[in-house]
Amino acid sequence: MTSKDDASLSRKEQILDAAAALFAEKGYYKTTTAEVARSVGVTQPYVFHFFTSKESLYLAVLERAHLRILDAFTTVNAPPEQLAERMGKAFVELLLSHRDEILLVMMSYTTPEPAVRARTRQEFDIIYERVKLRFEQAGLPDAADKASVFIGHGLLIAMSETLDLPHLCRWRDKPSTKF
Amino acid sequence: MTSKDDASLSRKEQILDAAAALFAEKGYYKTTTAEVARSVGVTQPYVFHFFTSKESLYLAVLERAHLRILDAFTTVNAPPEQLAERMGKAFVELLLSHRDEILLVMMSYTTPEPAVRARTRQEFDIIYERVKLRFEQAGLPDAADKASVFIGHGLLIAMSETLDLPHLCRWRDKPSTKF
DNA sequence: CAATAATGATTTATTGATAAATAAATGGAT
DNA sequence: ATCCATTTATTTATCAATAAATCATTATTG
Repeated sequence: MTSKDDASLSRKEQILDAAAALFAEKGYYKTTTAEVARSVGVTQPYVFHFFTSKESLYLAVLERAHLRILDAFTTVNAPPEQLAERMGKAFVELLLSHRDEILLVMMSYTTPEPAVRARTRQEFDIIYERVKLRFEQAGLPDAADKASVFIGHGLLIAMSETLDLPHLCRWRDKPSTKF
Repeated sequence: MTSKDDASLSRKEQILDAAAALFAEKGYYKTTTAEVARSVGVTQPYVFHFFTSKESLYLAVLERAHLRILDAFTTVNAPPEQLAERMGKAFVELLLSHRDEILLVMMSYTTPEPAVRARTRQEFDIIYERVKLRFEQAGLPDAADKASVFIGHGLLIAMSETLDLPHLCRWRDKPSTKF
């Protein structure tokens, strides 16, 4: 059930999965289309049968991850005083279930490829607005500020995971009071 | 006074400055040593007269920026209830005076080059510990948590600057209540 | 039912570009 | 004539991307 090269997945999905893992680990420039192909067990040119370019492959991975995050935040339902905490928990759960994709999203803002920047910009804007809206609708004061802090915390988690500096933030021990 | 290709600077310093600007704008992989050279007005191989590799050039830039940040946080002096705010202000001032370097540091955690990761890891650890220590010495409760939030906010600022999404955090308007 | 055509999946082979790094040469100032 | 700054010329490697060939499977016809 650990979703490893499942034969039930379409080639395209397998490629997306492998790409997510590699891009998250090594970043856009250091992962080659050949590696993605090898990781799936196909040849490099075959990747281009499904995606017109390396960039479009990356964007496809990003899109999937973005939708997952947005969905998680939208789905959460909780009373106002627990909302932020529950949304934080949803984020952490996503981090545990789809680590690669989440870290990829949180790191994408540093990828200077214009198309990637543009998409990341747009997606973070959407996520921020969604978080803010939820806080507003719950009647929380300073919703915009709370949304900012929320995302800042997400970035911190991503950094501490990426650099393996767990003591920078301890969401692992007490998953309650955070966020 | 805007420190542009000052002839009074040594070639090595000029190269460091140009590299900082380019690395911050285009990231490690997309900036070439040839561009750095051209930006200074020398030839590409000459860069290797000062730095043994592209990587060591990047690390040198990173080191300089790291020291600047650390120094800024160490220098700030304020009563406990204003400490975080003043340190935040110091960070923002640094962002205004040395934008390239600061953004570079805040983005470096996503550069998968092993040596860069290791250094970034080490430097963020040092910065975090310094911030935490200052909060502790000021007698502030939950110093570790406050240090985390502080750095999270720094990351958010870097992202909102990089993606040009100013409304994600408004440190530009009211520089007081933040941090 | 066998032979064959057509279709889709996938591979082999190749190209063209870019960039880091090295080595050797030049030129001017002591 | 030597030393430092700097350049020209070249090497080597890596990748994304394309084109053409092959293999397998299903559908079609005689």
